[in-house]
Amino acid sequence: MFRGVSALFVPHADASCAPPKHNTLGNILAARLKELGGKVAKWPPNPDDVTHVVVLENITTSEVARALDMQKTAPASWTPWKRVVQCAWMQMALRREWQEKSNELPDDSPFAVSPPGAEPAKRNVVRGEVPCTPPKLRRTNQDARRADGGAEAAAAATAGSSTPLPFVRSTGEANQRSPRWGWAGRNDVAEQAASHAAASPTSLALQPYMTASEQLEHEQGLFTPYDRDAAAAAVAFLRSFWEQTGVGVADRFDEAGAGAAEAAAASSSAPTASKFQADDPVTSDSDADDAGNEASGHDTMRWTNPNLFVVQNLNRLKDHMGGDGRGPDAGQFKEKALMRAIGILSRSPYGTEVAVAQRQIKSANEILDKKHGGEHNNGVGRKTAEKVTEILETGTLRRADVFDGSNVSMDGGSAAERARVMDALTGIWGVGPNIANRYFLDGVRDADGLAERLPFLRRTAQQKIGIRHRADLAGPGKRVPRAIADKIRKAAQDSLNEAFPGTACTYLVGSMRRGKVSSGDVDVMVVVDSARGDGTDAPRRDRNLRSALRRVLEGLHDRGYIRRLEEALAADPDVPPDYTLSNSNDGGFGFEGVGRGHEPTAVAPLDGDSEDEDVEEREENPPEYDAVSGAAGAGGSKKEETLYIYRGHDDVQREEPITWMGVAHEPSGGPYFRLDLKVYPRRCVGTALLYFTGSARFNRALRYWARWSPRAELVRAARRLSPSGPGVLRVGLSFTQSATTKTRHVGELHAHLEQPNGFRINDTDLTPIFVPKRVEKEVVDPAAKGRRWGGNELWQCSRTYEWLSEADVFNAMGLPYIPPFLRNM
DNA sequence: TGGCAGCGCAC
DNA sequence: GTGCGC
DNA sequence: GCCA
Repeated sequence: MFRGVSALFVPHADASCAPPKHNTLGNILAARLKELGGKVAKWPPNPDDVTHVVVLENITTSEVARALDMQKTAPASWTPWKRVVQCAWMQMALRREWQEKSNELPDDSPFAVSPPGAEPAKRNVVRGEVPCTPPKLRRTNQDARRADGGAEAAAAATAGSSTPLPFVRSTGEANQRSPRWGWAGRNDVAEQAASHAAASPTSLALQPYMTASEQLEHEQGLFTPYDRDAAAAAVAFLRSFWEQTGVGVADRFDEAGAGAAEAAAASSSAPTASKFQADDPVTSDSDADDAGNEASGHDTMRWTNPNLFVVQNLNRLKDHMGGDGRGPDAGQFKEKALMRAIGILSRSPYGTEVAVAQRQIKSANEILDKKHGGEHNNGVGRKTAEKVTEILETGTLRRADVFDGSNVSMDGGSAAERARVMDALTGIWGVGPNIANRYFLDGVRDADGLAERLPFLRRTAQQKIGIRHRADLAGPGKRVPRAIADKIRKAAQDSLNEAFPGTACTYLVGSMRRGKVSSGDVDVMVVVDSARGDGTDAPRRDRNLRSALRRVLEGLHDRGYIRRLEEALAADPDVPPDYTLSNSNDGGFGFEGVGRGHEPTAVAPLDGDSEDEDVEEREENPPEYDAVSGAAGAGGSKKEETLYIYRGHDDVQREEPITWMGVAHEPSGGPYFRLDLKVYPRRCVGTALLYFTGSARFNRALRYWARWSPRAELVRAARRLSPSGPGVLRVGLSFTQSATTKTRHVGELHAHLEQPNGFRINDTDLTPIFVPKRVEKEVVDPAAKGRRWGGNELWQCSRTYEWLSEADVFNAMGLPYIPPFLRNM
């Protein structure tokens, strides 16, 4: 099939350098193409030798042109390039499934990229008005508990919206893989099917496991097909949830918008001097927010570019909001709200570029919310408008001046000094805004000062490591190039291959997985199939998650990437004695970092002090399938507790993810950088990848949407996972004991469950949440000693599903698969 | 007035 | 319960 | 800070 195919790969991140360097995906595709008999064209390319120009999905036509132009191949010579296609086409052609069923190349017309100037109409509307229902029906706690609250409202909401989102259809490739449920460590597909059929109103297809290497290929993006336009639309949609506006969705995911964002980023973010390398401005994490974020103070700009002037002044304030914490996290939400307002002012019709802006900001009134007499549905309120007025009238923003000025005095010093000190101190790993503020009031002025005083101040393991490596870790310019991250992942995989042959695989996640060429830290995720690989179904105690992490750490140490704790301390002989106290928090691994994660836990009965024995027994004899149990927080609290509704085998032992956060460097001895390792059991590969790949904003938007949006698609998706209806709920209390959350049975509720109307997402599960319709009877176990549920709970189905791929997770929510590089929000 | 994600865990 | 980090 |  690939005879005669000669593909030229045009990557995104480095399209501007010549010859362009492929990223991981490009390399995988190229290698696989060669394997199957195709050719990979070399740079500089000769048009006659190229049959297909393969570009990454998020490349723009102008970037392709630029890349080709770098090779003195003018856009006019696009004609010889017969096919310029998105790499999804190549991915599809290279898929094992495609190879098996066809010996012809797939049709490339849906994947065609057109040359500049010949832009065809897009098939799906991505830009401007992505039809969506703003979360105006977001439930309050009270609403959630109203019996008629959820699904009906959802149906009404959807009926009101004229055009449905391009959500996945009920047929199609991505849809056919479905989550399966079972209990951790079990591989009995028949049993899973039986339990599934018993619990689910609609039967979902079951598939055999993939091998670890198949899994790797699948999840690293090579074999995950997706609909480009649907994915882009879904991203824009979720983005509107991050901003909570529901209007003015991002336009930078279509090609024109991407070009504009690139121009803005290139003009505003000068590369910082770095020990490693500057990030590519095009793929910088925060291109949208950085619009107009350079230091202001150019008075002329007030007149030449008023919109930018306003935005810059607001940005000046925003930069100080995050740390402005009077209560817990107080500043965080102000920062977010201001960011939203800034976003509105940075986009059409205002914009921060003279050439782009269709309207100049003349008064605060015009940008206000409608309810204040302005033009926006929401997002810009009274306070922001007042600030805009002040900027327009006085040419500055006093509240920002307070932070930036040098002659405003505050407790402990001048405001400017405080800002400087806060930046220096919060740059230390383990020191947040509140702690930094405390240090500032104590007279600490920089990281060195903190190091001196450390013995007398609070010191966590993280802070000790952060201070030890303050020169390498602190500051915004410190980036880790992708090559080093790749090496670390490879080293981790190599270390595992010896002890976990075929049952553990590693992923480079975090921003790297989203396609960045460099990152502030390295995130490596390990997935262990501790139950399998040796021909038996039994969980292997010697192959559990902790031993996997230990293995990885030792492998990284043997190869010179990380230090043992004593090595780190020995290398630092001059620090005060108390400073050298060993970490009490290394997770028992003994390396320079903090370890987190405990031994597996289980739902325990009230009587029975030895949980371990119970666990063993339950593993041997799983409870009756449809036994239902739950756990509720102590009653009476005003805060919402979670009532876990268990159906199935959830009260058996479950493997918990293990985390290690530490520092590493190149074996040859470069600067140190932060390294995060997280080991997950196989059953949550999908949710874990989704979580660990981020971006943080993407995650938050997704979770917010999944939990609150009463959209019919979501409700339907939730119902697929968990049926409503009457049931007897075994209820327990969850409580914390030695940093471990345990659950204990305390009684029964006879209740009718309303339909699930949303999801709660974390890194191990995506679980439907419910509104309880009515509770008919409560039976309190006398052994509960008065502890019971409160009536202020969110009801959550706690079945353990198996999320074996990200596609499954998206699919279960009724979303199209969104590839990692589109998750940069 | 409560929510803006949802965790683990040190203190 | 607060603070921090992911 | 903004929204319901």
